[in-house]
Amino acid sequence: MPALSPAQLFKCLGDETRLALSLLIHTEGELCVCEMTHALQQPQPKISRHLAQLRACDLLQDRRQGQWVHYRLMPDLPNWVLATLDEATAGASSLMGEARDRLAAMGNRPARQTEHC
Amino acid sequence: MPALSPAQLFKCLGDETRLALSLLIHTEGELCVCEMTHALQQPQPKISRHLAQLRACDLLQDRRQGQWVHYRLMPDLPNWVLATLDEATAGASSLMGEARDRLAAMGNRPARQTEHC
DNA sequence: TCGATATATGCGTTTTAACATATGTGCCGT
DNA sequence: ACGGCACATATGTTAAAACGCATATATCGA
Repeated sequence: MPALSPAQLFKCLGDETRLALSLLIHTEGELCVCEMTHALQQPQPKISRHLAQLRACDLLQDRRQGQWVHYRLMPDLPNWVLATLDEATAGASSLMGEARDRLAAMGNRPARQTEHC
Repeated sequence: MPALSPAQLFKCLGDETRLALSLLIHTEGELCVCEMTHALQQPQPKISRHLAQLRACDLLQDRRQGQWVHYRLMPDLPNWVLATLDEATAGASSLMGEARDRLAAMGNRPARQTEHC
């Protein structure tokens, strides 16, 4: 498993959709596909395809829970990757407002699995 | 002059050559094209073309001094951009060793303009 | 003014990436 | 078992990006 190279990471984040997905997941912790399609107002196949790319370069992890698939950041990402996401969040804060609002206003969001051992 | 958006920055840094150029300039302060072609061992038109892209998105600035053109980071870049370059430097340190070595070992490097008011 | 050096750009080609639409797969409720 | 929902992927098309090579421009020294 080749570790994520800087150029690879930047290529992933160099697309508007993938950047928005990555930042949303970074701040929300975990999101399912329907929440992301709703937040970004983009067709579902488009969202899925970009998520697949982010998964392929080991930035995201997915987890099936019932009918939903939840995405989160891959655990144990190197610090420079997390720090980069933090900086991107700062730089993009004004651009992500609408998406966050739509996410916050979304009804019928699937419940997260409650934490248990 | 539209300010550099996060996705734009990442697209710039998402290419191996442009990332290497940006990081070299970030740590060296200022470099001319011949130093960069030497450090990266790439054809000069390729280097120039990528530098032009970095200039076009307001990441780099150029300055002609005699026959040489020196590139440096655009002054007054937002903090999140500089911080991102720092993180990338950390993440790419092992990949940039050869380039830095070649740069350090390079003879006949053009003199920088000495600072004066 | 001429030749050499440093750098930029034009052009044609090839590769890569994004997209829309359609279809496949898995889980759920009935 | 069936129909619906959530999600993934296949396919064909179109657009963008990277490249090599040739050439243009600018500066310098003789």
